[in-house]
Amino acid sequence: MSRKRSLIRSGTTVDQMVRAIGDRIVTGFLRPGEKLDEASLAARFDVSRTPVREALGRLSAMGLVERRPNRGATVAVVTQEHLASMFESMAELEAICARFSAERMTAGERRALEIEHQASARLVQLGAEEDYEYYNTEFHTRLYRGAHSKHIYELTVMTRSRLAPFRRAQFMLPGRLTKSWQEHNVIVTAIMRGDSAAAGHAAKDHVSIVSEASAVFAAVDPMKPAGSTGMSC
Amino acid sequence: MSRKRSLIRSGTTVDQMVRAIGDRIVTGFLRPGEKLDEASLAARFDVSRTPVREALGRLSAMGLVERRPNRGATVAVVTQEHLASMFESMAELEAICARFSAERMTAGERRALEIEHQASARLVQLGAEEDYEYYNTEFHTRLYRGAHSKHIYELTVMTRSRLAPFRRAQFMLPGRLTKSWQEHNVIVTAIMRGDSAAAGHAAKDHVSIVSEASAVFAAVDPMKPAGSTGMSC
DNA sequence: CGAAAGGCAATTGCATACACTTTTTGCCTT
DNA sequence: AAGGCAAAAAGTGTATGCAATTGCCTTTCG
Repeated sequence: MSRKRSLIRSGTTVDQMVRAIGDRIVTGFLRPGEKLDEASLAARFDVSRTPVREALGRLSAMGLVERRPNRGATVAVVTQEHLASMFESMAELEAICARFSAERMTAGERRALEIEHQASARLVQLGAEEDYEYYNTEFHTRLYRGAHSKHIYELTVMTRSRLAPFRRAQFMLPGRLTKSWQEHNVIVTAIMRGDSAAAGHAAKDHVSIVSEASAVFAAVDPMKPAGSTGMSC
Repeated sequence: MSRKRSLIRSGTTVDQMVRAIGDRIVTGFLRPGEKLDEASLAARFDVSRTPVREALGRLSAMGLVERRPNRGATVAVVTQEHLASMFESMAELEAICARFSAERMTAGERRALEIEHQASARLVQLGAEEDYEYYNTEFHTRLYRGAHSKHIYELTVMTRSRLAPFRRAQFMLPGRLTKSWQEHNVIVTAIMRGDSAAAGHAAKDHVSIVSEASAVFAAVDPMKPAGSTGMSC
């Protein structure tokens, strides 16, 4: 077998497979319910079945694929109900993080949060959706970290990654950027004055709104085909 | 290689390995930080390295073992800090479940919860710790299910399983059985009258108390050797 | 003509062999 | 004697082959 791997460099082979397959699921290139044949995937990426199997195992633990013994793996099918459940959980988790952040963030963390938040106002004015989405992720990550609770952090990040495929659409709604910033502003203000209850409620509402936005989008188009994102492949 | 497996029947080979290794970690037979050599484990259970590797992967996802690329797997070391973080998360998660249960449980679920809870009073009187622990698990599971949110359920069960090794000790404290029942009683009462806020607070307090009890125990003896449970081996 | 049983192809699960990385050990130099 | 380098040993990562299970298709019997 060829010794040199093609273009998907970095990390162990399994890591590459996890990223490669995971990306294709998250971007919708592989559709929910689609069968994931080990041999085909192995051939597709020019590796043996072993790393593919391990990658499928990890993706299964991440909730992106479903696996049944002796019956192979399929891209996880997320029902509207389960999706709602995940967003609901996300809202609760973010609320917890916001509460804890309001109570526990160091002076430095508060300052960094505030500064980045204020800086992001420019992105809203410019309507720079791409950049704002990046900032948005950073903002939430700061919240998760600020809770100073490793396990809460893990649970939250895990849930967020599972929701990733369904959140991309949120900023396509008109005016969402501005509203998002305003909602963030409420959260930041509450955290800065150490009002954990207010921070919690604000964070919960924020996610709930995102949830509704995504639900609207999902209702129209349960899982868009793909290619639209111009993924490498 | 021998075709017949020794006495650890049921499920695929990987499942058996997960159970076998996981049990040894949870019971303390394998100590935190201990190296888990793939070849040795494979030899020990008379299987090849392949299922052992997959089992280690799953246990890693469960948080019971830690894995570093090219450096093998070790039994996860849980710091006092991380442990506190997990209990804290558990308290929050149980609070959410209790709140949702108060709002969403069907009449049937409420009845079943109440009946089982009342029945368990006998176990307290008898001081039947083993049986009470079983009931206790059932009680909490009912709470998790009653929330009618699949994802919350998953997060909660996952967290509980990670805490399993540290909870066994809680009922060794004198009078803990009675107090536990009384705390459950507060939760049940709140749920029965649909008072979600009260149910949430009661559940949170309940876990916090368990946390403290375990912390006391853990402080004295971070991780007891083993054998004491007489695990099959 | 339909249904059930048996066989065949396809795919997963496990075992083993090989390659690459890390760690240890022993020898040589300073 | 101590430190460093190199080679071997140990252990993980990947590839490949074989066994076992599943699902489908065919065949046969009611």
